[in-house]
Amino acid sequence: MTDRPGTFDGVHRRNLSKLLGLVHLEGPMSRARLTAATGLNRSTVASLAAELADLGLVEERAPDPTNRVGRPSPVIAAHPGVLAIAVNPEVDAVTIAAVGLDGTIAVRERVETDEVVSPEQTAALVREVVERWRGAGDAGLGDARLVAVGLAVPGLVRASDGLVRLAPHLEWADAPLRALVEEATGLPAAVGNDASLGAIAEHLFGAGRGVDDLVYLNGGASGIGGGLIVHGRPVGGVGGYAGEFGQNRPGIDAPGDRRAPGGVLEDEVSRRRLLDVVGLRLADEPTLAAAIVATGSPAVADELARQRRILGTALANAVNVLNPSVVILGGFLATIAEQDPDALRDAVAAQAMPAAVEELDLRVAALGEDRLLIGAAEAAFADLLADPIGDGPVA
Amino acid sequence: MTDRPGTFDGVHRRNLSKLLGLVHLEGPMSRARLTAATGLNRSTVASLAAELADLGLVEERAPDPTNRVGRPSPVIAAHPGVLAIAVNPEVDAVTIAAVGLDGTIAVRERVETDEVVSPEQTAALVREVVERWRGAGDAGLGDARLVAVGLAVPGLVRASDGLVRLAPHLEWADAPLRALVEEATGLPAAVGNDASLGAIAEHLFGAGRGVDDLVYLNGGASGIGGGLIVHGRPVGGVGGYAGEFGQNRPGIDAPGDRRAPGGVLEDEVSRRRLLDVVGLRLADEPTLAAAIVATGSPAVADELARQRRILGTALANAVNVLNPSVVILGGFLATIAEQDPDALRDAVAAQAMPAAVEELDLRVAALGEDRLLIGAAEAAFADLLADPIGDGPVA
DNA sequence: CGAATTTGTTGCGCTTGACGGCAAATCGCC
DNA sequence: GGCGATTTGCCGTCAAGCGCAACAAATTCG
Repeated sequence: MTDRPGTFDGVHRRNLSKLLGLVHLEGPMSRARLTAATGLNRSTVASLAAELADLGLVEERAPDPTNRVGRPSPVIAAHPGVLAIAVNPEVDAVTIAAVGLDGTIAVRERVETDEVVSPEQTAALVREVVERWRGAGDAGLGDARLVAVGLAVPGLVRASDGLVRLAPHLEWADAPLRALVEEATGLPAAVGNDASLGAIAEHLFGAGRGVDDLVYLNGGASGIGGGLIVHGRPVGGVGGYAGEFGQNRPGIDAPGDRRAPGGVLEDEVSRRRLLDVVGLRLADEPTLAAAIVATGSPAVADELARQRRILGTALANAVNVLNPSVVILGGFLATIAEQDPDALRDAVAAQAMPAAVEELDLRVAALGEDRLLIGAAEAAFADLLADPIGDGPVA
Repeated sequence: MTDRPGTFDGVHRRNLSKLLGLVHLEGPMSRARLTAATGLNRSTVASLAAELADLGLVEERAPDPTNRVGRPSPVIAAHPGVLAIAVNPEVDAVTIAAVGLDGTIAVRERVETDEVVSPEQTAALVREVVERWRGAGDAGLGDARLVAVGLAVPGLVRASDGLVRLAPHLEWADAPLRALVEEATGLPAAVGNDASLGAIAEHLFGAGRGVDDLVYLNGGASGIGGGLIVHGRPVGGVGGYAGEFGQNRPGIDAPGDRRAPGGVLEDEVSRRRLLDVVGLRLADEPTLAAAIVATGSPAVADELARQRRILGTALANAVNVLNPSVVILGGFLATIAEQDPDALRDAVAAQAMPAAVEELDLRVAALGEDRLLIGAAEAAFADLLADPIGDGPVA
């Protein structure tokens, strides 16, 4: 009496999905709140929740002691034993984590690599780490249920089949990453561009919570990537390559601001140039930000202002075209923004349509390092969330 | 046994909407084809079609004589008597049309104006014309059913309440156009930016049919406007101001290409500059195109090439960010494209990500002058299409 | 003119969610 | 500490809507 869709399209499935999505996004909720949030009937919610519990996707816990009149309502929470494996291969290390459906990171491991890893090595590494975790019962993955693997790759990823078209820093080209990982682990895999997944994470859990139209721009060591959320859904484009703001030709009003003739946005607005001007070779983001604050050098201020101007123009262009309610800046772009938020906003306001700027909120990313892992896990969970029983017990 | 939703969310409504949308977009279809297209059961389609016919939204016609075996299937077509009023106020005239749910334009009238019309005058004019049409029974509007009014305005429009924030050429500012028109006509009204509505029209009936991710750019006398379709849905942004490509700061690689320091895209890529270089004061699009072809002047070729370079960069930027499957150019941008399509494509390819360009199709708008009217009608029909019984016979 | 094919038509059954009455659990007040 | 108020869970019933299958109708082909 659980699965069979019965009716054609699956109202039932959609309702299950809605419920699971709610507890996934909003955290544990009482059944009463779920009833209000979904607009469904009490009895329906009860039956749906029971079904999700049967599927092992949620837990029904004792009611929270809320000081209110009336019979307490049991709390529905995402089952902590439902996990996705999130993977982020980078130049110097591969980070692997197990992320719960409840949004918590159960385990995380950063595997440093001497040389740049290949796609095959990455797949093997994931397999190895996951098997080790599974073996170590006390680590908490003993009886866990692994749903899928999500990979955040710094490069161009074709969403449809998980082919990494080009990841310059990893020196990957046309790597069938999804297939490799699926074969190695036996789990379904999803591959996405790191910045796009970061955008999803910020949208769902970070600075963009509850916002349906946003632009996310992340400044990393290797350049500027981004992601869009439109109508509450991530924008991939046909190939899934959308969001490559870093490759845009920047509009530069003051000719003196140009540093890289014929260059793209990430040649002009660049972490490297900031590091150079403060005199650092390598630094993490807080160090860079601290160094910028510490120095009183006018050269630093000038470079900061120059990059801010160009960034402002790029943001203004995006705002004109997309009219988002929020623009989120991450990485060193957040550092630039935080040095003088008003100046950046003024720069955007001066060049974008006033009407679009009125409703615009310029924010700094709220999630830290975990962003990519959470985004990757989200990609891994996507199928399950969209259809909780879909490919489950297919006899 | 027809209306009552019964169940909560309205599968029924969605199915009705799906059916109506199909015959609206694809034209008359046999019931058998509808069955295949929707995936619903024969009996269900029959019942839904009968319900739509009862609502007066579709007609069930005699089967088409198709030379195939089997019992012929009746043809379902959008009812020709269901009309939307489409309005396009411009500087020198207001165009008003009655557009059928079947996509045909039943009547059209262009009212030339001596001076620029005000929003109030526009509303009054619409009322007057509609009443006249209604009176003239033989003109075909005798027993027609007017669903709503859609207005395509050359300016910034706040979609939520139909407020025209700014329409520089009409000299409108903060005009509550939707309210004015609704009061004057007694019909629900929808207001949209002309380019955005053009994008919708091209998406549904023109060069973008069946394409779910596209960018549309239109070059008019007053500048460059555009619209986006993402995930098959028009992108409005929070305020509905999205698509203002013309206000972007262009990326210009060759310093000599700049004509308007500090200017925006539509200052550099401009119809006026083309007219000037071929030596025309006023001309419609075919005349301009002919004049460009006729002249052998290198100055014309140079200007064309310059605008093409800058346009190419702008398109490349859009392609990088949105990775659309199609970019559609209308107005004088189409003229620029058609003079040398390969050159434009090369310009885009040189500056956009190769992967995104691979799947990119650069097209010229397919719909003519009717584009705005069709788009406006579409906006007017939107509610009806989304929910065919929704606000209909509310007792 | 009959076989084959396709599709409309009709009646039935199933799934699923809504609804309403009743019981349970908590709070507040006396 | 008991009682009313309130909220919510639980269960049985009901209805809406779609799928399904059998039959009938309309057309083509041989």
